[in-house]
Amino acid sequence: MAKARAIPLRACPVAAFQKMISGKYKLRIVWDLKDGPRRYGEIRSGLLRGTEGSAAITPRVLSRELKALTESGLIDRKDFGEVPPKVEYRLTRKGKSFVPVVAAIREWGERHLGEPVLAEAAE
Amino acid sequence: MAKARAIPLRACPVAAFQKMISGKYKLRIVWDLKDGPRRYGEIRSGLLRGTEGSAAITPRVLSRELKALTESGLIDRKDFGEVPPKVEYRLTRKGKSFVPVVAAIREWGERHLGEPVLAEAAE
DNA sequence: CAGCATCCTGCGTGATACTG
DNA sequence: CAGTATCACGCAGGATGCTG
Repeated sequence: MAKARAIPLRACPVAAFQKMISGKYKLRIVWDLKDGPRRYGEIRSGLLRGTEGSAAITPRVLSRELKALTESGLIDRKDFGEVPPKVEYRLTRKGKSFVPVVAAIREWGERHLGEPVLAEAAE
Repeated sequence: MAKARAIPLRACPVAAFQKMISGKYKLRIVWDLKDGPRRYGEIRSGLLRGTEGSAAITPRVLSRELKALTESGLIDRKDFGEVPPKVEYRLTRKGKSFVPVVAAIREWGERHLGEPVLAEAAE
């Protein structure tokens, strides 16, 4: 009964976090959605920013990421239900509350990643 | 050169972040080290918190994580150089600057993850 | 347009055994 | 004590083709 491989989330919030944002695109999707709802194709296009050398994300992968994010409760899927298909994804309340965290990550990343590592062996 | 699969970090700080903390233990190691230097075995023991059901992290994996963190510039390895072996790991300046980010992650995680019942009434 | 089905591959992770 | 060496495996993630 959920003890073999289940890690207590309360004891390990970072593990739960890592699991939630596992995958190459989830964080970027959330960040992309912070400006408002986006359609499937728009998200896909947005994921190409800064990755000109690489191929586009495959539908299989994107679909899975979106589904996982939905099941995590970070985003919400809105199917307009008719042809041609139109589906929008938007941040949920939970997802919006997560944006500042991503912002903190981005801010730190911009400040500390991509610049020379100045070794300091203090003391 | 270095453009084939290299994703511009500046264009994608979250990607760089994810790469940096990829792996199940890196975030927890950093968090563990925030209280001060720790020895290899101590880190290993500390990783067992909340994972009683699972086996301990294998030396191979821990070694790899520590090496990666070192090469990322987040932690520093201090080898006392004599027998019996004694090695301490500590956060670098960069690593320390990263702690608040992990704190933000933890805080968010504690608030939004692992609380199936009575969501935000317990604040 | 927004997916799903199938196949395939690399890598992260674990188990086990050995060493300085 | 603090690792390294070897083997094995599951799974994320890419390629390709098809559908409602």
